[in-house]
Parts: sequence; structure tokens; C-alpha cells
Amino acid sequence: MSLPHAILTALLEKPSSGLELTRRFDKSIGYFWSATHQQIYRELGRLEAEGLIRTLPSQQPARGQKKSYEVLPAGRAELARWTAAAQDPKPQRDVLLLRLRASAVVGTAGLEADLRRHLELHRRQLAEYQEIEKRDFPPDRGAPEDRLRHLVLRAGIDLETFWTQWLTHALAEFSALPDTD
Amino acid sequence: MSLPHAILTALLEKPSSGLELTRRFDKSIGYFWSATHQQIYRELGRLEAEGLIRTLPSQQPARGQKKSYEVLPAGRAELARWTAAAQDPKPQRDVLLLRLRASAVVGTAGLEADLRRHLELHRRQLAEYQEIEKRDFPPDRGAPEDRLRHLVLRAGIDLETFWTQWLTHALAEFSALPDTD
DNA sequence: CTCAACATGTAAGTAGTTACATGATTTT
DNA sequence: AAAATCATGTAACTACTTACATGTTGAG
Repeated sequence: MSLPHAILTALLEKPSSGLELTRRFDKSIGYFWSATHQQIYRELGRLEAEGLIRTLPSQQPARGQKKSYEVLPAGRAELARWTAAAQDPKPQRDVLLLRLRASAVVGTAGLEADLRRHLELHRRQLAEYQEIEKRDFPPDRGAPEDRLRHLVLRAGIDLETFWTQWLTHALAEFSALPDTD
Repeated sequence: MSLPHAILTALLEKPSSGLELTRRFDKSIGYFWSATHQQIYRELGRLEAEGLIRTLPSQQPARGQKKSYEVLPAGRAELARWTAAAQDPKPQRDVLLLRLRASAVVGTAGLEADLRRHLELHRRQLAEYQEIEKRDFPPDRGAPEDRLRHLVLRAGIDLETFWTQWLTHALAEFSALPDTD
């Protein structure tokens, strides 16, 4: 049950319409919680039905017409409750590691090329994060909210750094491997 | 569509029954692809219907009675195909980072305790991985399959190392933060 | 003979994905 | 007036989760 809370956070940062939220989920929040526009519209409907958000006044609801939402006090309270509540980490799911393990059994043919591709993708993502860090988080210590957001970005940067290093190491191992296929 | 391939890999490593697979998914493969026994039984049924696996001969199927499976040639071929096929990395989903971002808006009350708990969990997981590394992967270079499996374990170790470091850093930031709640 | 542990399964619900539908507004 | 883009939505499907059901085997 995280998508509704991701949306509440985004709406508290700035009231938005469904499509605007979708765009913001394509960057920023979407870096660690992705969502499609279908998910978002459905969830906006639910949140409104539960009285956690409402459409901005002075907007007639109509298909094809923009409809912006804002968070109600009950929504903010629910978000605070959820943020503070203990939650166990979800078990990892990583397809690439699974494929590597499978390749130990059925051979590594074809896998190396995709590792290379992933390395390139992670390098690009890392560069994008570093760009954001340079732009939005100058070295002087900012307001507490900014320091928290910087922490989140740091996690993204460090994770992408891990992947680029690990993939580089994996590719080096691959080239030292006899062709097993 | 990764679960069936995780199961094929596990069965190729060693023919097993549903419960045995469940146990192995609680460690080893489950470290990066978790699954419950319900998922596994359902998937075993599908894989058998598709002709990718079969029950070991000399076993009468009966409820409550152990039923072991082995991979058929078609199953091995499908696993090899899937391993070699290019796949985009799935977008990240991390609840803890989402909660941290929410805390920038609704306050950090309660979150610190859970960060501490997560740090402890990741430390334990890291210790477990390092134990496995010491036991199963001695420093001399083993067979190619072992080197591939070691690579997978290295990813687990490095990821847990990242989390312990990042959480330590985050907690240090927290204690330097004014109470915003 | 009862109880715990082993073993396989069914049912119902939630979350996420993919494909498609429809109206409104702006551009050419 | 046609095409592109903006904007909101429906429908169907797949994967995963949670709760429960049922039979078998071995220990005390």
C-alpha cells in the first residue's frame, strides 16, 4: 500500500492533476516509486472517495478536462501515520541476478551483451542523478527538508554507483571465462 | 515472467518437490527472487502442463504425498532462451526511500526508530552473506559455474554493504536535524 | 490415538501491467 | 478541417499475497 502515499506526498509538495502527477512520477518520485497514468487515475479516485484528497474548488469535473487535486487534513494525517509506522523491508527481486544464476546452469551465451547494455543504462542514470545533485543541492547545508531529499538522492547515486561497479566487475569475470555454450 | 525461470534453475540444480523448492527459495535463490509455497505449487502445475518439467517417474500423484519434479529438454531450452534475451531493468520500488521523502513534508517523528531497525536487519543479512562466502567460495578460483554464483553473492554482499552505510549516514543526519514534528 | 510436522493445494483479494477508448485543445 | 497533443478514463489480464483446507506420516 505505497502508491497512495506516494501520491499524497507528491500532492502535498504541489497540488496537481493526474497527468501532471504522471509526469512527476516519470522523474523525481518515480526514481524509487514508478507508476503509470492508469494506476494514478484509479488511485486518485480511491483517495477522493476516502476523503483524503479533493478536487480543487472552481473546477467542474468533465472528461478530457483538467482536474487538479489537493490533500485534505485527513490525508496529511494518514501520510504521517504511514511514514512513522514500522515496515519490514520487502524481499529483493532482481531479474539480472536470476539470469546470471541461470547462466551458471545453461551457459552464458547472449548474456554478456545485455550486461553491457545494463552497464550503459546505469551509467546514464548515475550521470542524471549527479546532474540533479549539482543543480539542486549545493554543498552548503540547506533547510531540513532539503537535507532529507538530498539523502534520498544520495541513495539513488550510491545504488547506481554500486551497479556500474558490479557490472564492470562481472564483465571482467566474463571475459576471463571459457565459453561454456 | 521470472518465477517460472527461477524454478527451472532451481530444478536443474537439483530435482525437488514443491516444499523442498519453497525451502530453497527461503535461502539461496530467494535472496534475490522470493516466492511463497502457493506461488510455487501453482507455477509447478503450469510448467508441467506446458511440458517443461515432469514428475519423477515411479511417483504416484496424491494429495499430501511428496511429488518431485525434474526439468525436461524443452524446459532447459526455454531457460537458455530467457537467459540470453535482452530485458530492461525494472523500475525501482523502495518503500523506505518513499517514507524518507514523505517525512520531508509531514515530519520525521517515528521514522528514526525504523531506520535503526532496518540497519540492524541489513547488518544481519550482510553477516549471513559473508558467512556463506567464507564457507562456499574459498579464495582459489573454482569452476566457471562457481565463479558465476560467487558473482551473484558478491552483488548481495555489496548491496547490503551499501544499505548499512547509507542507513548509518542517514541516522547521523537525523541526529543533526532539528525536531520538525 | 492424538498431535505435531510434513506436504499439497484452493479461494479470494490486491497491485501492477498492457491495450484500448474518448473527449478537449492547439497547431498547421 | 485534419492532425497532433493534452487529458482522463475503462477493461482485461497477470503476478503476488493472505487466509484457509485437507490429506499423510511419524513420535510419544
